[in-house]
Amino acid sequence: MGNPPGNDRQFMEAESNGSERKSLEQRAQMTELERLRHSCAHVMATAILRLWPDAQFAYGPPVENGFYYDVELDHRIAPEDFPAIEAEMKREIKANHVFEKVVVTRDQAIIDARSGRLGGLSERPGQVSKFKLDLLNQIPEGEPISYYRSGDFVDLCAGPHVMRTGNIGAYRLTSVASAYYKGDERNPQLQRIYGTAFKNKTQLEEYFKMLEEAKRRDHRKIGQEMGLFFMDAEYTGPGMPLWLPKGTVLVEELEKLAKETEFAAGYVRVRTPHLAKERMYLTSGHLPYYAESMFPPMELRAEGAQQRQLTETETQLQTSQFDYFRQIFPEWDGEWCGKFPPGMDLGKELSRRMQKRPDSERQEAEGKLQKLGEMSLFRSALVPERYYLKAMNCPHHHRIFAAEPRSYRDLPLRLAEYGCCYRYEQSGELFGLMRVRSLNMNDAHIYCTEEQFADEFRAVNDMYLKYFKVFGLEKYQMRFSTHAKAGLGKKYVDEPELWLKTEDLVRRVLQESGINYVEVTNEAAFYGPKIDVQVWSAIGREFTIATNQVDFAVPARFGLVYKDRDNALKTPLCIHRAPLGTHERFIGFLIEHYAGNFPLWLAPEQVRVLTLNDDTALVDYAKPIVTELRANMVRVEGDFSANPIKAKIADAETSRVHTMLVIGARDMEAGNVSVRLHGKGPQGAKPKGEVLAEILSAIRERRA
RNA sequence: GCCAGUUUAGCUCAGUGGUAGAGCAACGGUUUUGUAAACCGUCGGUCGUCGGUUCGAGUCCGACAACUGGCUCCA
Repeated sequence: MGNPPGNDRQFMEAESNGSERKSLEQRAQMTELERLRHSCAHVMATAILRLWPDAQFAYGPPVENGFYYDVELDHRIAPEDFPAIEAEMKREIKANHVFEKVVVTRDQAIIDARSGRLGGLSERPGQVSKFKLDLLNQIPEGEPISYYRSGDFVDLCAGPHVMRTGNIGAYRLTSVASAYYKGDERNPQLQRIYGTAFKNKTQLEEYFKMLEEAKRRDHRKIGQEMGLFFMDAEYTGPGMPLWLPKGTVLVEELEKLAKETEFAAGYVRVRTPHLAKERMYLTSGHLPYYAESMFPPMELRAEGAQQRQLTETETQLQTSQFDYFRQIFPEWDGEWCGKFPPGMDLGKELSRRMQKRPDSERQEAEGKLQKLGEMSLFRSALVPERYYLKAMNCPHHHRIFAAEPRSYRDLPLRLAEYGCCYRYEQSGELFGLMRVRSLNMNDAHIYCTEEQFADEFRAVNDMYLKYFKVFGLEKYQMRFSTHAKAGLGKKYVDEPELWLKTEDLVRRVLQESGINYVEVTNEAAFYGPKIDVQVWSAIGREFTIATNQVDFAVPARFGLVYKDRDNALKTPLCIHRAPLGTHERFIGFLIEHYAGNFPLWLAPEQVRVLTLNDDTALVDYAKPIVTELRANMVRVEGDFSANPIKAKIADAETSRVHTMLVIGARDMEAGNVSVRLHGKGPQGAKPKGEVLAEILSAIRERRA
């Protein structure tokens, strides 16, 4: 009876999921907390089955902050169902079932899956544990097949688990979302029930407290409160923030920081347009593979040019010229796509072909052309030209490298730019400032020789560490993504030796400089190994803030070369780096990190001078303080109104003004100002000059 | 793009198929005050958009848009 196992395969394999399946060794390394969470997923499945016996389960792994189980079920599980599920879970945990491992044969497992027993409380006649059956087929021959049983619930599972259900100290269901089986949209859509679990209640509560704090620090909320940016989806478009004056302060302070740092490190600044011709991205290799992530091209076509208000004469001239053009270019039939080789200079080709025509005809045509005034009009009316908004700066920088002959003496060449890029992120991906469609990158490309690479790469890392210090980031990690042999020629450029050599260089620098890093295979960029920089905010949430890439492929595609000592032309290596990532994401991160309470050098309003009342003498004493600070480029405002000082202070505090200078008659008479710091309360009265000097030096030194 | 939820004044949010509300902000006054909110008044709305059901729709139904939580994606 029964088909061979392979015939039960009915689901699509997600393409990138080759590495998803954990090996037995990896599973054995599951932490105590991960075991507990994975066990909790089984308990949750048990509870769901008690309520809805038809439920079919797929994957149920532990994840970063908890666990989930994917389930197929007609009933739509909503948060309102959570209490009922949690109540059933409580019963399972109280029963304190043992997680019992049962090793079975493949044949037995197939029989059980067909009877609906796997991922169920009992055999379910007429129901096949279809996802379990599919998972079974993925288990390589020779690898043991095991179940885990806890009470009535039996699941195909390699474990490991905690000893008993009673070991699950504290748990809570958190959310429900949809997910495709194996992440492939051709597969059935499942409900993904998320939960989290901890050893004890205290840890669970701490976790939810952290989430609460993150919610309180949500950059969208604080950005709104502080008037930093504005999302104008209806007019500007979704995912394209408008930076308000106070948010622009943050952007420009970050730019200033980067410009100073990069200048000191020997970078030079360049500026490039936001658009480039299609050819740019054909050469770079981004088209057509990444076209979906780019805004659709702008096409300058014949119709486009004709929409310009041509005079009647111009139109006539152009029409007769078109006829002439058709004679010269018989391959043209009004459509251009693919008729001529890309990049062909049609102007030159036209003159070349015209030279072969009789003199009289040529002279007449030339006369008309001259009357038309501009060859460019002629050409732009005929040649479809596609322009793309740039999604990255590197191609433009490559062209700058190519703009003049380079010698080894010019290297390393470090080109830096605040490039504004546009990426057509899927609508569902957009998220506040963290995921946007228009972004400003703290970008630079370092062109260097192989010998220089290690030093350059080390210097880039040092710059990261320096920034971490400025922002008080204590925890970071660099994720070093390398290639996998199997992907060569497909996912990765087919340069086996270059890959190994570059990865080795990178690895050595990371090790030598004592950088905290982890290595992950098969996640590199198309053209070279990549390093994602992860940082943790003040409340312990992880953010991927920047990416570093080594590129040994694209410079060659652009034909970039330098002349080496031996007079030979060589292709430089290129390091892409953006330590502050995009301003959008970095500022989003900083808002959470500082909870909007920025250090003095970053604060949108650094100082506010508050008078106790609007007495003329007092205002006359306060005004020059404002003027002097302003003259020193301090962002300062004055509040000299007759409102009660309590109200004025409350206003300044809610606006998160960093330093408040409170001035009453007492201060005036002593030549003092009373200092109050946001969130820290009054700091006492000090001589005016002393306070001003202190403010200026704190800003200059970017003190925390 | 897919699944689900949300959308009411500048902001935070009430609103039971039957006359659109509050607090804060803004604006106009009054108040002359020592470290987180003094008082009075005024203004503010196509209830996301479009369509449907109904005598009547902020409320019920549908489509679209945007946002949010996930999925996929993130060179």
